[in-house]
Amino acid sequence: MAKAPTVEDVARAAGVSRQTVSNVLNAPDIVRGATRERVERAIAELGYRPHAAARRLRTRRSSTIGVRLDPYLGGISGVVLDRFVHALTERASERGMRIMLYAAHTPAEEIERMGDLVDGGEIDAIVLTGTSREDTRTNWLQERDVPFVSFGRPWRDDDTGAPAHPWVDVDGAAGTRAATRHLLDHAGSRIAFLGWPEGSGTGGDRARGWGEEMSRAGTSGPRWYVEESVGRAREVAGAELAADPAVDGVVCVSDALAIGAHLAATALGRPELPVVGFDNTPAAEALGIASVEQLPEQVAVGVLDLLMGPTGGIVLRRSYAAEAAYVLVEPRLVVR
Amino acid sequence: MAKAPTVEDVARAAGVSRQTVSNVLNAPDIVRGATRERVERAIAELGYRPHAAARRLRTRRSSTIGVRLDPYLGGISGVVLDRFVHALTERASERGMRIMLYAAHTPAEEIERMGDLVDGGEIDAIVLTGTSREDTRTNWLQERDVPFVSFGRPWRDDDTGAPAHPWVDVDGAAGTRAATRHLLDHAGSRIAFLGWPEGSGTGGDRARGWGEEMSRAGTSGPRWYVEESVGRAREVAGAELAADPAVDGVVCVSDALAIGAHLAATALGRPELPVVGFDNTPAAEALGIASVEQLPEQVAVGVLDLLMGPTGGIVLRRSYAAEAAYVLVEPRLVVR
DNA sequence: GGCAAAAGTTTGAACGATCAAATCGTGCTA
DNA sequence: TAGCACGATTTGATCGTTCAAACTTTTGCC
Repeated sequence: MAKAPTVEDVARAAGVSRQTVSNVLNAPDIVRGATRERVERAIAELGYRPHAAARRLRTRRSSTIGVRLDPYLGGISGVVLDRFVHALTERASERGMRIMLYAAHTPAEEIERMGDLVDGGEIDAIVLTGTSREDTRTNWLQERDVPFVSFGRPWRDDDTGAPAHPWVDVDGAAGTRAATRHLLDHAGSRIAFLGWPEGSGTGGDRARGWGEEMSRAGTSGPRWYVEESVGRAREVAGAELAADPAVDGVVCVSDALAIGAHLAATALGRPELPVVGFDNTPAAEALGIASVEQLPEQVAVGVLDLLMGPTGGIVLRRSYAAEAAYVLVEPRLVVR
Repeated sequence: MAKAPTVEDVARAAGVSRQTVSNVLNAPDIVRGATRERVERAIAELGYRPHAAARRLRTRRSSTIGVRLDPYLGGISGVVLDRFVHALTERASERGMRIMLYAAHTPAEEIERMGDLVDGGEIDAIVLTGTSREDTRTNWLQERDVPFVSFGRPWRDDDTGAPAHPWVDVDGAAGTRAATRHLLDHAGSRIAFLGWPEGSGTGGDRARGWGEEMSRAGTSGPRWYVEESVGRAREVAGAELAADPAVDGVVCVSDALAIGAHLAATALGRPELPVVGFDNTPAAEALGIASVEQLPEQVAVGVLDLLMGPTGGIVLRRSYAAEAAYVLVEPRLVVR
């Protein structure tokens, strides 16, 4: 295989200088039409492609975004993150950006890795996932002035009025509101909520949506608690449903719990009890259980908009303190 | 934020030359102990990290592996690929390698993308997924002498004796053999196989395992065909089970079909009919359906071994024609 | 036609690392 | 003690691109 051509080779072939070739690539509008065509022909003929490393070295930009991939823990909900990464890869590609993955098992290790990647010039920006209220990572990123957006709100006091940093998230409350309304319309007035134990921001948000919609309808229903597990959900929902047979439907904080509730209802001879899950995982789809779809596609678009501006092709370095923004994606109820 | 230190800064601080610092990083054994310690101290104090782009430019190596992420199509089986990417990211990280994702919708577009990434020096090697018998990508990669390994065998005439290129795959036949044996031991002698229509290499491989184990046991069972869909599997399995109630268990080519079969059996009043799926997806786990686990972790290890040698830290450029190798991972039956 | 301003193009330097070759020491042998 | 070999370290060149500034050509206007 012959050595790859450089700008110099292209320049010689087109009878122009290095810089003009570079301009054709990076600022076509400042090159005269005739010249540009000549250069473009030479590029095509030689099959020239710019060498990314040289460009990065000079411009100090990598056009690459880092994303941490959590260790796979099994279970149902990892799917949303995977779909998000898929979507992000596609959307980033359309904007001339690349996605680099990294792995870490602890926040400290993640900070170490981010440091390597950022200082090494491998990535321009980071997409954080799984943010929590006290997140050492966000502080570190802000201190270092590294552009980043999180999938998941900061969970501080006023995330929408004065966000601690740019974020994108799915409006969990809106999702459960829609789910609750659907059940109120089609199933009956006594709708239960099967949620996680207190303490999770996401879980609280989703519970709130159910509560709001129930109050608005002037009715009420029981709220049950269980940790994220199909088996445990089946036990708890089974016991509660047996004790409270008047329940007309169940809104669940996740598909795993929804599956547990569905199995419990089936075992109690009520296979048609309406149950709505959250995340629209393949498992819920397979069982024909309705679910709230997170629309990871739109989350990905939101992330890139915040990082690069609505149309931009490069990562913007903005002052976080000054103007942090957010995108709240409205989820969609998938009825089955 | 102060400018990042370079080798020059470290050299000055340690009272040595650029190259010595470089040697401490890349060939510590040729530097005298005392010198090395002095340099290491300076590196730590300054918080120096090598600039990847400069290194890449000079060494023409990126220590990065490209992986295509298929557009997310929903359904159940995409999970295996995601788990593989997770595992690959972690294992690669341990060997000082990074993973870069790219997106493409057609083979032609994928070749275009691979060209960009390889010629641009972004990646040293590629991991292909979803190989087929006539794969334009593998030919292109071999012509260009780009190191690559596929997850999925080449499906040529003699994949194990004379592989067309390095590959890693899961031994589907071994998986269904184990599943079949398990059902023969615990359920009865009439075990059905619910598989895809003819034509798929993977599907054929898995069907073979069932067939072999049935012959070995001197028994036989019906083979049913249906495309990859929970709903369709439910219909087909339901009809067949009703027509042939003597069936003692069903081995399925995928979890989606297994779920369909399980639902059909339940609807026929036989919820305990043993069914085994393939891929061990969260959906099967949630329903308590046994499944053959692909062990994507081991596939990832196999891929890296083939690319870099069992312990190596850099991608090996070998002659494919001369010595192509393969790794066949033995899957594991997860009983539930 | 002349001249200033604007547009287009070229040249030298720099990004930060490693390679290749030269240099410097040190210990050993004759 | 001169000579030599070998290990440790330094020096100069280079990877391919873009930036900044200098230079050349075209345009616009009187």
